[in-house]
Parts: sequence; C-alpha cells; structure tokens
Amino acid sequence: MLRAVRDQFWNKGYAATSMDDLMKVTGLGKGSLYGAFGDKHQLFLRIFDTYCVNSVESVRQALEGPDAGALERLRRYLLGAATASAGPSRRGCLVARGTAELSGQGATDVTDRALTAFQGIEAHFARCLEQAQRHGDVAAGADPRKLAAMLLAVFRGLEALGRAGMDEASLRGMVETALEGLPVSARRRR
Amino acid sequence: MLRAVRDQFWNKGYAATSMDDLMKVTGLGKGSLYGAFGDKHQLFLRIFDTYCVNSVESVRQALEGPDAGALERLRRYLLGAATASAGPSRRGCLVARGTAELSGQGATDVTDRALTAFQGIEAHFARCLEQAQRHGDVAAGADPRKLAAMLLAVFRGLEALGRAGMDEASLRGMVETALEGLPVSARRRR
DNA sequence: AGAATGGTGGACCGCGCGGTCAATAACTTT
DNA sequence: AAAGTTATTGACCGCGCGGTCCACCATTCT
Repeated sequence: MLRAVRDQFWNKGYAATSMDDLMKVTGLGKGSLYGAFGDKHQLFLRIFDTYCVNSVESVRQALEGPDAGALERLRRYLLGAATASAGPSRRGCLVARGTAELSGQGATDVTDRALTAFQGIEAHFARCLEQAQRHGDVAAGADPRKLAAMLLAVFRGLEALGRAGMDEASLRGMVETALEGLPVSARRRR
Repeated sequence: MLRAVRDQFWNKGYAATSMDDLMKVTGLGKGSLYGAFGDKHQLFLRIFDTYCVNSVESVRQALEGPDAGALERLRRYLLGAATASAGPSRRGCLVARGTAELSGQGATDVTDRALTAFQGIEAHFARCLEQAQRHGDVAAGADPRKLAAMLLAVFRGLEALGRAGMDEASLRGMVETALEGLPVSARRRR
C-alpha cells in the first residue's frame, strides 16, 4: 500500500499528486491517510525516507562480492543505471525528482535524507573501489574516495540526462568513459 | 518582466507557482498575461526556452578563447559550476528543475528543449577539448566527444548533488578528479 | 474634439485542493 | 450477547487554483 503511494509520487511528483489521487490509489479513505500519517508532507517524507534507505541498500547488494570482480561489479552497476535512466520508463529516480522539486522552500527534511543517501552510495562506491585497488585493478596511489565522489556525480548526471530524454547508448558511453579515466595500476596499463 | 516570471518559476518550481504569484511579481493583470502568452504552460515554455538558449550561449562564451588556455577555461567553468551549485543560493539550474518536474507527463516540449540544450553544452565542451588536444593538453588519441559527454554527466551531477545540499569542497573535488582522469598526452604525463 | 481601437486590470467562475469530523463499521473484551 | 473501543469513511469546509471576460482607459485616427 505504501508502494502504491510511492508510485504515485514517483510518477507525478509531489505537488502534482493530490490527496484524492492517493485515496484512489490506496483504496483508503482520506481520514485514514491523515490518521496514519498526519499530513501530505509527512506521508511523502515517510515514502521518501524508505526509498532512500532502499536505494543505498540496493547499491550495497549490487556491489557486494569478492575483491576480484569489484571493478566489474561497479561497471555493471553504473551501466545498469545508465540503461535504467534512459528507457522511456520515464520515471527515473524518486530521490532526484523529490529533491529537485522540494529543495529551496526550506524542505531541509527532504534534502537531508537525499544527501545522506548520496553519501551512503558514495561510501559504497568507495568501498568497492578499495576492493578493486586491493585486487590491483585500480592504481595503488589513487584515492578511492575521490574517485567514488566523481563517479557519484556521473551517476546523478546519468539520471538528470536520462530524464531529458538522452538515449541509452550515450549514457552508457559516459559511464565507459568515466571508468576509462580511473587510474589503472602500472602493471595493467596497456 | 520575463525575468521576474523566470525567477518565480526558478525559485518555486512550475506546479508551486500560481498565476497570482506571477501577477504579483510582474505587476501585470491576469488578462494581460493570458492575452500575451495564452497559458501557464506556454508561458513557462517561453521562459524555459530562452533560459536554455542563454545557458548554451553562456557556456560558449565561457569557453571561447585560444587553444592555449582551453583546458584551463574548461576547468574554471566546471569549478565555477560546482561552486554555483553548492552555495545556499539554492535555486540551482532551471533546466534541471524544470525537466525533473515536468518530464513524465507527456511534456515532451520541455524535455526536448532541455535535451537540445544539453547537447549544445556537450558540443561546446567537445570543441574546447579539441582545442586542448590541438595544444597538447589532451592525448592525441582521445575522443573529445566522448570526454565531453562524460564531463556533461559530471556537470549535471554537480547540479543534482548541490541541490541535495552537498558542500562546495566536495563538488569541486569531483570536478578535479574528473579532469585528472582525462587522458594526458604522453609528453606531459608526470 | 470625438470616435474607434486594442491592450489592461481585476472581479469573477467553477473546480479541485489539503484538511476536518461526526457517523459508522469492525473488532475486543467481558 | 452486549458493551466498549478503535479504525475507517466520505460528506463537508473554506480556500486558492487556472482560466474567462468585460468594463475601462490610453492611444490613434479623422
């Protein structure tokens, strides 16, 4: 049922979603919604929060594994994100949409959660890069955290560009180019 | 006067901006607005369009110059974007905000303009990188268009992360890291 | 000067919004 | 089975929305 609410916000945005929409989509009466969550904003926040947590968790799962395949897992994850952002599935990422819409009118509760999520994702990228470094796929001298931060920017860029309708091939190309730019350990350099 | 409308949309978003807000901010009567533009959506589109054109143009201007300083100009531009995205100025980029809010309910007129703008910016990045390549700051074998696309992703990522409240130092770091990843011509490699 | 013209303002419209609340249904307890 | 208790409902509220429309006034033409 929370999922239905989430999809509604996800598809139409915060302001464009009315409480009647939410009634229709959940099958619940208006009073029940207000009784359980108190507010449209609070309801959104609830949805947004679990979405953020899930996002970070799904990144963790996707990157989990032995040192050997770490870089490849990261690559696959980012390419998957590129494909997902591009498809005419259209909806993109709720975190991006929510922050874009609600930042700037004092909704620090929203942006704070988004920031935390982004930092969580960045941390997982960094851990994955450390693994890759340990395995020798990334140069020993490199700073995994800096690289992770930069890949996070690319990651969010994919989402933004995908929303504008950029095609899948271009987005995947960006990922490849970014990964090619990672410092490779000397013995692996072509 | 169009500037006042633009600022309103820019600060509050599309859905959250009412026609009364626009009346107040322009000093015009409602009938005048409708007489001149016909519609809230059309009015937004008008604003959005010129904003897109101006954005691309401002990139062009920022990157214009001799081959010698091309890479440095690009670097400065991206660092400036990082700083601008981070400040508690808050408003960020109207293209990003508009596409995030309006993509997905068939508003292809909005996303099309945004996509065109992004491609224009990418093209200017690529031209600048070609210059840098000609001057020997970028490896001869590299593909400036691919690099430009990747930097575009970083660029849009900065905006998205800045909106979530990420601090300026982090954003600037991402730019530096991305630029360090560019293939440097052999004779300049440390 | 007076008539014709067209751009302008803001009262006005119906609607759908976020939010409330008393009536009611469903379930628990004895 | 009856009483008590909690959860659910949808009619209802006032408001502010996007959009319309006409009286008004400044300008121009004769």
